[in-house]
Amino acid sequence: MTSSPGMHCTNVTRNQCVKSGGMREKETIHEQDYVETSGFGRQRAGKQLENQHLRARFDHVDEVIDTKDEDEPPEKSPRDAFTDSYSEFQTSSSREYQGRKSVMSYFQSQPERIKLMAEVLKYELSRAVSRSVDSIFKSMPLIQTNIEGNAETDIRLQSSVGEDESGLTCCGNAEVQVPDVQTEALSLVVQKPRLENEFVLHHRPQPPLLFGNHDSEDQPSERNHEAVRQHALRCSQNACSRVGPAKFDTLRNSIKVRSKVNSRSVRSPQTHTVSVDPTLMESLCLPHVKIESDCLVKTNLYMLNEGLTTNHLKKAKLMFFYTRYPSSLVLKMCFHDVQFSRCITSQLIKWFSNFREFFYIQMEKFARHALIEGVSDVRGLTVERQSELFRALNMHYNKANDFQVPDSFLEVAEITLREFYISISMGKDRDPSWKKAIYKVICKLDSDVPAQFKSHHSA
DNA sequence: TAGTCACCTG
DNA sequence: CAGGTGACTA
Repeated sequence: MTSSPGMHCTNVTRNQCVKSGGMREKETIHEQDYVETSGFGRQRAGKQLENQHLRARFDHVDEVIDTKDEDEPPEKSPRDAFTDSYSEFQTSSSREYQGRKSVMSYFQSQPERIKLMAEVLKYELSRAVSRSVDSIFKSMPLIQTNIEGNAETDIRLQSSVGEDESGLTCCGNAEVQVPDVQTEALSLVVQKPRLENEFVLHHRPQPPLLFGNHDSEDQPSERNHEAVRQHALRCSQNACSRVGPAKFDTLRNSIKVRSKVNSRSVRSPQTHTVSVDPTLMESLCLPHVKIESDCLVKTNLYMLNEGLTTNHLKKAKLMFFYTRYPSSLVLKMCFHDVQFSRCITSQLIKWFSNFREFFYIQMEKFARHALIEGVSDVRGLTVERQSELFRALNMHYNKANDFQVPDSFLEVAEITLREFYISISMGKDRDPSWKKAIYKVICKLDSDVPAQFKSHHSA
């Protein structure tokens, strides 16, 4: 679905309360519709004047660049993928075993099958972990990987399954060097460090990406991914086999998917966790196994945001100075650090809808105020940086006042104010759909969002 | 039917 | 700012 400014120009719609029949109708801001719905005689009489008025004032306005947005299937977020993986694991496990009690009695009566069940459980767990790790990596263009002995590495595999009495480690043949920790808990923690890049205004020097150039963002190391994946797989297999099938069934039921994304929280890293209560693990594990951590695999990764943060909101507000009707493509370009989904897209669109709402409310308010004050000439209506209207807008979209509002926005605000003034003075506001003509004008006044907003550093 | 819009409400 | 709603388009 496209939502280019061009489309908005022809498809801007609004609800309209029509008294006839008590029904609520909606009309489209459309050239044809506009004529058809200008049912009031006074409106027709004033149309010619208005058209001249508009032509005179908008001749300088560039045509809106119609940026087509290719349809993209909503991508599954790492969290969703992870949850799905777990759900599948849970479902398949449930299919195999109708509850822990029956499993236990089954094992007791069929000891020779315990081995088989253990293998099945091992397989299920391995698959779940494998898919989880895969899904996470697939959705992470930004990743800090250097797991081949670099002390500065940001991926740390904190293993997890340590040595048992036989001295064997779960990752004895792994390519990955892991610390020797005594952990038996089953937990996959993928921690996301801050990537909600602070939106820094006006070319403030940007810290370089911690891990090389931009090229690396688009070319994550598949080899490292695979190494980590294999490591997680081996560890999970080992953990399963050591816990034992019956105990693991209980363990499976105890697994909680903690995936909390706080769109408000900028500071706290978001964590995807499948964890097991250590006490439960302790009760399930062999007596000689000491549990020190609930982490089986802990990986620090740079990944896409799954939620919009306050910085994103701030950035969106500043974008509003340039575009009132951003297309989906523009949104994706400017919020490239966000894992786009239908929900995220809707939220961004909703933000701009709210911005417009405030914008138009202010315009109408000040236009009416001007009429009340006796302003007789539309040319007397201007929007300057010192004007009260601008201060109200600036306070809303640029509260910190740390952004230099472009002159183009002042022009748009002035045009909008005059549009409201003219419409109200002509009595058009008696038409329930009177604003749609204004929306149609304003949606054409969008300008390109500066590259600064699309920069990888300023997201 | 999904996506988008303006409007209303909390 | 978000949720709900009705209306419209592709």
